[in-house]
Amino acid sequence: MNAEVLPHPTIALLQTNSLVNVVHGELERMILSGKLAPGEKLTELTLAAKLGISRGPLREAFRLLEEAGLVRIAKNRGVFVRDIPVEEAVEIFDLRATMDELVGRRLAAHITSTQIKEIRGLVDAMEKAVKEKDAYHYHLLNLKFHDRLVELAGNKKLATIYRKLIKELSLFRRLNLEDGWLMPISAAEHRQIVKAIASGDADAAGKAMFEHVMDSKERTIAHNLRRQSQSQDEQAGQDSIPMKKSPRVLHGKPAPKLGKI
Amino acid sequence: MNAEVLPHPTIALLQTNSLVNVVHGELERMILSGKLAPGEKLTELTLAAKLGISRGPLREAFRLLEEAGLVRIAKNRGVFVRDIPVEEAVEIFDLRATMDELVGRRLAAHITSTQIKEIRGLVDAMEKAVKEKDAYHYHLLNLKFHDRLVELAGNKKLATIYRKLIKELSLFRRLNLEDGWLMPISAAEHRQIVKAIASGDADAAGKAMFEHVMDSKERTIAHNLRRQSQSQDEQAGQDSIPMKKSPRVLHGKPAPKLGKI
DNA sequence: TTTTTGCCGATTGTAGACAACTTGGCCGGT
DNA sequence: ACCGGCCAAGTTGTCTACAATCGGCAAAAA
Repeated sequence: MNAEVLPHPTIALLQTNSLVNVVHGELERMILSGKLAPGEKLTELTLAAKLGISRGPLREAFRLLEEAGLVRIAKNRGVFVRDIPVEEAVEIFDLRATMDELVGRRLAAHITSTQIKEIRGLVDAMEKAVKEKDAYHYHLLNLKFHDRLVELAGNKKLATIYRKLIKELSLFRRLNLEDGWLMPISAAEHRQIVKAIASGDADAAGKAMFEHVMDSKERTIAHNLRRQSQSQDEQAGQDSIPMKKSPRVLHGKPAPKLGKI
Repeated sequence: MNAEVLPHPTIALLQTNSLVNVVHGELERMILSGKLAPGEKLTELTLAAKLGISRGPLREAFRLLEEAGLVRIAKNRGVFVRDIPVEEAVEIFDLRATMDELVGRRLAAHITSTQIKEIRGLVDAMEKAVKEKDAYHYHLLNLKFHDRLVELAGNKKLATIYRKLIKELSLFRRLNLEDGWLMPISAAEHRQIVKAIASGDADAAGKAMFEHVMDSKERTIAHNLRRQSQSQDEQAGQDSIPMKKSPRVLHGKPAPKLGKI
């Protein structure tokens, strides 16, 4: 009867995904993968030609990315991939810590034994990656671990915002490749988190997740400052739009001091 | 050197506000004020004519509103003001409670005496509104109170997301006019919050704010359910796009569910 | 009555144009 | 050589117009 039992995957995609959505996803992928680096300018005409579309849908996709915090639109000057300043990264970590605390509490109260096993599997895989010193794989598993936890927490709005924060955070100066020797610590914390959740102790689970994120913040910021002090060539305005040439001092600030938390 | 010590307020606005931004703000205002009701369809051509602009900027503004969760864009069908279902409102309240807990903790640690006085002034005004049974004024003060607190917490990202949540929440079936007799309770909780913050006790302040939001959730949901049971005429799919007439089954599949969110 | 077909309105996507703005270089005056 | 303004190229902001597509409705057909 109805000829649409399965309109063919390709067709189904075309039915729900407008060109704007596709372009939005593609640009997001390019930004998060680093193919479009922070600070880079996205020229409409050039990018539209490269993607084989016109300026209209591209501009609409830009607006989505702007609201998501991945690009910055400067009137009459163009669209730029956002470069998250340290201060903002700290804010995101603090906020994430609180959200993860909620995640821990909810999971401790509602998680099923099947789900616990699944999470344990991820932690096992992470410890395996630690042994093999596979930082890249560990990074992916770490993302998967937290993403899955927030998903299991059963609050869609929380998950949506959490993921948005993670995306923004990933723009923070390639924090990915954490120093290898810190992985064991992070892995141990994950093990502790699962244990607390499995025990059903909401306070303990919440605290474990909160502390884990805060520790992660310290590690990431410290790592970032260390590298920043190593190579401090150009320091183009982080939140401002980069200028062609860097005039004199420009910023009196010696370096965005981390201050206390 | 730099000729922009203060380019004159009007000029500064023109420099940063593109038509898209203005339209975005205007639409947001119309939606939040109820001039554009949840579920209402926003026809591009009509709205563009009404605002005196072309479709381009309007469509870009729509994308901003979509990402902000205020409208829903259905491919080939149009743009609709979002109607927040109860489940989502509950999720937002839970998330907000956790965020407000963070606000309370931070404020207890860092607030100044001047700021305490300012907040106390708001609470005083709210109690005055309670005495005068001025629900509308109380509602505005309540928004101002929480907005100011989250602003004083000193985490811009937190404040941004918090405000976004508040906007979405305001789309939840006109929760505004809380039953008058509940105002005293809410006001008392506000007084308690300020007291806890002023005392510098982070735990107490966090807990006070958390509980306040959770209580507010209960009040709002209960009030909503009560009204809903009173007039349950049409219940058109809240999350779906309203159809002119609901034809048989039409789609074997539940419906080409639009992307996420 | 049920199904099919065709039409109409609305939306999506594209193209082109022009104004407005930014930027950087050129040029003359000091 | 330095300073200033002026000018031109490159981009963005906005508008108009048009082709293609989709959804819904109604008339026609079975």
